[in-house]
Amino acid sequence: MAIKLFDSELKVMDILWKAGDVSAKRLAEMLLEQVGWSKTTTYTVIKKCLDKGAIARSEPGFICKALISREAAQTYETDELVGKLFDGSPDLLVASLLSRKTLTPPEIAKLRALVDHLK
Amino acid sequence: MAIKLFDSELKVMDILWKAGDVSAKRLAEMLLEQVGWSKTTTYTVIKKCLDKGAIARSEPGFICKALISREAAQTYETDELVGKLFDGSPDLLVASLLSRKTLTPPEIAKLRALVDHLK
DNA sequence: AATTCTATTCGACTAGAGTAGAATACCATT
DNA sequence: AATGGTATTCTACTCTAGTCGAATAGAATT
Repeated sequence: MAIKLFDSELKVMDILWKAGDVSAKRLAEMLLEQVGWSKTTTYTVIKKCLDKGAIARSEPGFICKALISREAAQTYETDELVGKLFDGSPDLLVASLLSRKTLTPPEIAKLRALVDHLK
Repeated sequence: MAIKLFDSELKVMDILWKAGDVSAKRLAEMLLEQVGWSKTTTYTVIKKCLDKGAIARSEPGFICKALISREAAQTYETDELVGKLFDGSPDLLVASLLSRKTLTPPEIAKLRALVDHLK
């Protein structure tokens, strides 16, 4: 847990989170298409993820599996943001988000339900 | 608006946001104490903030005034996070935060009030 | 106006994220 | 087993945030 993922690594992880396990070869294809990376770049970033335990490799086929969940990454980054700009108080971030007028009615309904569930 | 502030710059801005206008000299003292920076480091970071328009300098006394509000910085960074890890949907971030069980009852009450105000 | 002390600027170094070309290892096919 | 092609690794470059020592400018004191 608590592993910092860099922007480049997040690009790889994001595919795994959305598409499930994917081979390195296929990741290279997808990232070439999606962000224009050379295939070597993809392999290098995958290696970084392997080294830090964010991805597991399985054979045959160099299949990559995410070991860090999207939720864990979200939590980590959110905590960083809260620490940096919201005095360490998550509720200040929530307040800031809610005070923006950009939420749609269905979203508001959903959020109200969530708040109601807290008690 | 929409200026990215780096971590080091945030340290300077944070003092200005909390203490109001402060001289460069005093900032150097405070940051030496708070984060151990050499005074030259503080002056260098102040310069970066001046160059990017995050701070205004006034004489005499090299008084620094924040030109970027804390709220603007919060919004910017939050949007970045949402774009990176929450599919661009702020409500997913709110949901993620609310679903954590770390909020205190008074915080919950405050949030409920906020949600109720949306309509 | 010379001296000293402090405030400010200049220039430079470092570490690490991001990127990819060249080299190699692996595999299929003849 | 030699060849050709593709998958994977190695090595290395670039760029920039972060940091600060040394040089300079400025103010105060003698």
